[in-house]
Amino acid sequence: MIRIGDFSKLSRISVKTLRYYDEMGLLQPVEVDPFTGYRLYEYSQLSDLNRILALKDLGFSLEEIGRLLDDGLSVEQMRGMLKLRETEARQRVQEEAERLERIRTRLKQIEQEDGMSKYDVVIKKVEEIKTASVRDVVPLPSEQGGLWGELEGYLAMNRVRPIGACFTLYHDDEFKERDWDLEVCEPIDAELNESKRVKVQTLPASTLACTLHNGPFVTIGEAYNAIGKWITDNGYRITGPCREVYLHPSRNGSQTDPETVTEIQFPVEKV
Amino acid sequence: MIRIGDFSKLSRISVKTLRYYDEMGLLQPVEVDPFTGYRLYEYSQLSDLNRILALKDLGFSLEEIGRLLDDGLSVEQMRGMLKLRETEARQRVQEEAERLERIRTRLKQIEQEDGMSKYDVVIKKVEEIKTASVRDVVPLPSEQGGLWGELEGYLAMNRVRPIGACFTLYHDDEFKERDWDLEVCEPIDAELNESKRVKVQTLPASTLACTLHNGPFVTIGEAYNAIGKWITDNGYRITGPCREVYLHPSRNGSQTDPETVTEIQFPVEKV
DNA sequence: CCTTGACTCTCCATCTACTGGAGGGTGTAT
DNA sequence: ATACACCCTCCAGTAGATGGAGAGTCAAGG
Repeated sequence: MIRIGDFSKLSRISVKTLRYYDEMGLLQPVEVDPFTGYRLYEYSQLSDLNRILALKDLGFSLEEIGRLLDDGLSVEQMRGMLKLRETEARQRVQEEAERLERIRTRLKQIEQEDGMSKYDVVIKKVEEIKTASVRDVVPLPSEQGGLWGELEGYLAMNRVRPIGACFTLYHDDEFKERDWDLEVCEPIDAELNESKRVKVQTLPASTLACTLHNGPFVTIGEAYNAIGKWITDNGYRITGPCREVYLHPSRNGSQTDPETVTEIQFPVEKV
Repeated sequence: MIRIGDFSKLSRISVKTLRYYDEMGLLQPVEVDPFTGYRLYEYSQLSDLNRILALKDLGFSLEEIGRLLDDGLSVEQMRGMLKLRETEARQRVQEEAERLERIRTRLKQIEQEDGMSKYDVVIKKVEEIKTASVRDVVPLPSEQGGLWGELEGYLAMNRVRPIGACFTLYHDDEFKERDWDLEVCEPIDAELNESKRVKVQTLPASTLACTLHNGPFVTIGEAYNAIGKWITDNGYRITGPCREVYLHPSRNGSQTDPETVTEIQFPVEKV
């Protein structure tokens, strides 16, 4: 029987932590002096502690460890929990590796361009979105006003209100001088019948590389350049049509309204 | 100017979090209604928030982000901080990868042997230890009693007390039938002169794979088997002599005392 | 004009796995 | 007797939010 200080020295676990484990019911001393409250451990409890540390090392929380120890850890149960831990750990490895890559890219960017970009790109995961949309080919993106008119009209007629910021999908893979295949979308909640021009569809949940453009439309090209560079530099690949989300639409579709805020989103996946 | 709920929808950041960032001084609304307390944001603040998210993504804490934004983030400063983040991220990637490997090994072990080993192996990092020791070749490990006698005698004579559990270093690389090169050690704190037989040295800080053997010495072989298998299975390599630490020594050196607790430590490194 | 329901506010508690400190009692060697 | 190392409990704090209680605000519909 040894006191907590000695137990701490032998196990290299701090006295504070041992007391905490006692409180949690993870590792209780075999005896507590009723007068002084001193905790008294057996040497053999060092093994119990070691088991706790090993489980912690595998990624279990203290609570899980407690349950494992109490339930006498059946092999099948253990296997199931380890499987879970495995997926979790794999995910974290990947996340951290991606973060590392982003840091390195950023560093390279600073060294090369000696400064910081105006545009910050972040990865966001979004859920699926149900939309009403009108798709057509127009000569230039600035001439999509007609499509919006059609869409808004149809929604108003059916008394359906959008539930979020509207956006345009750009379906062309490459840059085009003229004739853009685009689709204007409004996110909706309600049931809505389709018409010849207005389709109702649900965009799948996806991972998006996003950046914000804060200023008139005429300069939005810079944002596209920045996000395009970011995507290739960080080892992502574009997997679908770009979304241009009008977080703060310009007044009457003006191309030069400096107050507009637009988010550019590219569905991506890690190569 | 929009209210927090709309700002939250546009940015996909929860209202709670926005209020928290306000409180932290990271992103304060341009205006707060003096009567209602309502927070009012500008659309352009969506960009500020995006910058915050991007920095968070690189691994900065909210406090650091706050300082970065306040100080106007000089490029040089930014570079330094990113370098730091880079090493940190690299370390975390490695840690998580190692944890993943440990989980996989454990799973494999369960599948193959259909059960769990009695021995849990954990990696510990320890600091350097100053020791007094006697090294010699003895026929069998069980005959190291004489060396302990010499060492204890010398320490007693010099009025030096050990400051932790004593241990034996096994210097042979391979298993031997007879003639073991071993060194009995006591960790000490005080200054001590060496003698012909007693050396004073400092073992370097190192990473150790450890397991505990709880029972008589005669069965300690199982523990060696378990830890040996663990080390190769988890992709480590032994980098120095094994330490056998007597956390609870047997009474009068008995080989069959069932109360003894011994820790086996192998200095290792990741291959 | 009143009600309803959606928003918003502040303040407090909770999570993890500890760590630090205050204030006070114990045990042992000199 | 005294010094000093130990030990105890209780409280607070960490990062980055999240959840809830209780109360005030706002716009639309009847």
